Amino acid sequence: MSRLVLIDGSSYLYRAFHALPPLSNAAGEPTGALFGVVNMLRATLKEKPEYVAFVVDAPGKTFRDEMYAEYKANRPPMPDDLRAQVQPMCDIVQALGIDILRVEGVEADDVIGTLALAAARDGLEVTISTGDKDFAQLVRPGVVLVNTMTGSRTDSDAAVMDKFGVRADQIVDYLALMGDTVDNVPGVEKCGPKTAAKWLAEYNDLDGVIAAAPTMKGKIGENLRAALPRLPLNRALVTIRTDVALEQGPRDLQLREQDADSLRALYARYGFTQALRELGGVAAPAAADDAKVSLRGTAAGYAKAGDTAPAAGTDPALAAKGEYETVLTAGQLQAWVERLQGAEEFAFDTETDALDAMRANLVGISLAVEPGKGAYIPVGHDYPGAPAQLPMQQVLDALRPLLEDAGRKKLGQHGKYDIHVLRRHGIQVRGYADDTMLESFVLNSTATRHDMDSLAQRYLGYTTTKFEEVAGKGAKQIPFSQVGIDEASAYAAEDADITLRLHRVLSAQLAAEPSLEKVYREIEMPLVPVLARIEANGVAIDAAELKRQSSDLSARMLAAQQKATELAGHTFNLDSPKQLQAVLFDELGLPALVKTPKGQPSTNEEALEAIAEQHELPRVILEYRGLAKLRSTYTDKLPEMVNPDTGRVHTSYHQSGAATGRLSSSDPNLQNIPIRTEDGRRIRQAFVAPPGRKLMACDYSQIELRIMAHLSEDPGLIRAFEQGADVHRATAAEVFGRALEEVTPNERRAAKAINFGLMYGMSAFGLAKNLGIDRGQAQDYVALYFSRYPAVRDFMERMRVQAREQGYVETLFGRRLYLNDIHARNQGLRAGAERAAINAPMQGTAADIIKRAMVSVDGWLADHADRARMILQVHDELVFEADSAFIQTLQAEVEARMSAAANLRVPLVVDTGIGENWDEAH
DNA sequence: GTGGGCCCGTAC
DNA sequence: GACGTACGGGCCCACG
Repeated sequence: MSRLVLIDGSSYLYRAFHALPPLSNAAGEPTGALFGVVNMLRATLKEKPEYVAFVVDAPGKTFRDEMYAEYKANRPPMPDDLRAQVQPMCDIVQALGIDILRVEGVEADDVIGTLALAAARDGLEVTISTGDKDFAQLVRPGVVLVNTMTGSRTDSDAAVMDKFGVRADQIVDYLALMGDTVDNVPGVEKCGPKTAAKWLAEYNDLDGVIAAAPTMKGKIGENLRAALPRLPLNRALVTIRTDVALEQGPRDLQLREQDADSLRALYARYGFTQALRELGGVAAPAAADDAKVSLRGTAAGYAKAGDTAPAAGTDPALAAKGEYETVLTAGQLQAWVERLQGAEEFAFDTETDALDAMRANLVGISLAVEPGKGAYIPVGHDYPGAPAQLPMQQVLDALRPLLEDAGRKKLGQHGKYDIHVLRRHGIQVRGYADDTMLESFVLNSTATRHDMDSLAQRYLGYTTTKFEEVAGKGAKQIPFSQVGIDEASAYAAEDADITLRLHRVLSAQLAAEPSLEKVYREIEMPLVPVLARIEANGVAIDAAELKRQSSDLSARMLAAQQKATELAGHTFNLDSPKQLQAVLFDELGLPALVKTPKGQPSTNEEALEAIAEQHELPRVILEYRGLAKLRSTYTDKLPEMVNPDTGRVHTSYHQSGAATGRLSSSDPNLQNIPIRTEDGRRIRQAFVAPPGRKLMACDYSQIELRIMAHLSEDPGLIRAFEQGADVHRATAAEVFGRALEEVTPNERRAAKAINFGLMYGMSAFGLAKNLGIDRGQAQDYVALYFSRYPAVRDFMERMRVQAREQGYVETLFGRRLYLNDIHARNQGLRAGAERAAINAPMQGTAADIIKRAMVSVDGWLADHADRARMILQVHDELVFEADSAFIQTLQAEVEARMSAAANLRVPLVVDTGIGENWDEAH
């Protein structure tokens, strides 16, 4: 379907002017607002709409001024620095091939409204691009709202409801009630978004609210009655007209070819280097992006924008169905080997009979060297009537020289899995050069999914064949080895083909962002084989000991359960928060002091602690909970996870697991093994070194706090680290004005809570809760802290501002975290995004550093593989298993490499422990 | 039966 | 509403 984008030029210009710093070009001409608008336009055009209009206000009075003399009366004249940017803006819009509309007697809003509805009637998809919430009144099927500067999108009644708490058809009444100070339209005094939404929910529309006014209670009722006479006028003023007589219809607004020469001159004049670079030296600039990814090599073939691309901004050829070959004969295999030999880089993928890479058996291999073509080589399909396949060994032997050659570049999607499978079938993959999952992750870690199906949809507009479609799901699922070869081939060859196509698109996007490409190339890709080795190494556990612990825990749980039954007067399920809530708060009448996010009375630890003085039961529940958690999550589970082939536990590390760049771990998660309580530490004791070996745990001391010192450059905090071992004590001494040795335990505890809390963007409220002090005192602590470490406060504010202006924050190494909610209307979401903006540079930089250290250490370990192995990573800690006689050498080398993984303004200290088990090694 | 939301709790 | 990033277990309800 063709698309029309209506751009609210005036609104963007004003918003960019106020949101961005007062930039200027070399000649001193102001460019800040222009820069924002140009970025917005470039983003809009990347979506390749067929029709576009840039609508601005015409000078002079409009019909609204006739209706209401005071309309916009208190609006200051346009600042000179902004006025100076209007003409350049129009020049750039023209050069981009976009029509500019300016209609006298009405506002830009009315022109947009009229065109939007006309276009929707005409069967076009309409996108209104604006920063103005008033347009929400136009949202309906076929008409969506986007704010390209913030990335927000309002595309349905549900989305309007979500943002404003009213339906799209109630927006006019909603605005009429609230009024608009900027336009000098007074609404009902003290009636903001909340009240307006509440009334409309109750009385449906403005007429309903007006009818209910006489009986409305309180001050707000008086205010409403006072405002009654002007509400109909308000409604008229905020209603966007959709019946303006226009010279052009929607279909007259076709996007024209852009004038590259003019654009280049304009971009150069105003210093827009990124935009200029995108134009490049290519004759047809609009296709510059495409040229890099084009299958047809059409560098000069400027495809008209709005071509029938199935997804926004993609090359149609990249979304077409491919042609796939099933390799069943030696001749076919040989032909493919030759094809791979001639390729600069090829994509490969394995099919197996299980998800667990450490157990799965190879069923087939797929390959691709050019987009749209692919092969599947089945080697393990086994079902009645299955065709004869090439012997697995013959296939592996034929491919081995290619897969093991470090000089021959390979590409995959989540290739770590395939590396495991192939290793377990006798092939050591080398030269694994690119991974589309990691490309996607580095480009935008906030996108939660980086699986191939999602990427294909997102970047190619291509709908892949799903695993479930060929193998079924749930109880009806069959192993891939029993899937018919023809079906399997269509599915599997597509995987390799799509991986290749995705790489064309993603690598081009990375190339446009050098700092991200560096993160991808220098941190993430080198880490892949390292993680594969750590996972393959696995860790030895004492399963018998864990089973003993399970029995012990069970006995204690039973005792707690009996006690609980006695105290409650009847049996109930202690594992059920719902039943527990009924017992505590309904039957026993204890106060429900804490609520869950959904408003239910909470039974979490904090809530139970709060009522533990009043009744015995809460303590018993807490005891039970602690035991149950340890048993179900750890002592019962871990023995089940021992791999029968290796006798060890092999976790999976997810490289695209956490948006900040941290790894995550699952199946089992070995990054949350207990450490704080005695019972918990017993579990760590079951992570053991085999006879003759020892475990060594090396962790970065206070790495995130050190990074905060580095990034903020705060002299006081830097000094605290230089002073020595205990930074919390040093902080307490500084904040409370004591000598180091005079710091009391309470002062140290407070300093520690502040240090940690700050890194998470915690408020005085949170600190008060944490320390059990009142809010005023917590506020005093924070103020005192910031007075001693002012650069820390500046750093945090800088991160908030950067997040708001750029939409993302960065780590020391250039990794980016986009904050999608940084401009959310919902205050809670927005505040959360601000906290994440503060935390991400520290957490993410720590992640970058330990990843670099892992690659470095792994490089050294390659020559000592029989004496020492890396076996675990827990965010700031690396765990090794080594021959007892080798431990000292290992310790010196690992500590040196970990410390050298970054060069900060404070020392990067590593603490090491050694023992027979993981607990002892701490 | 299964999938998913919710609540809770473990780690850094 | 109020502290960032994860994973996972049990409950419980909707759904097929």
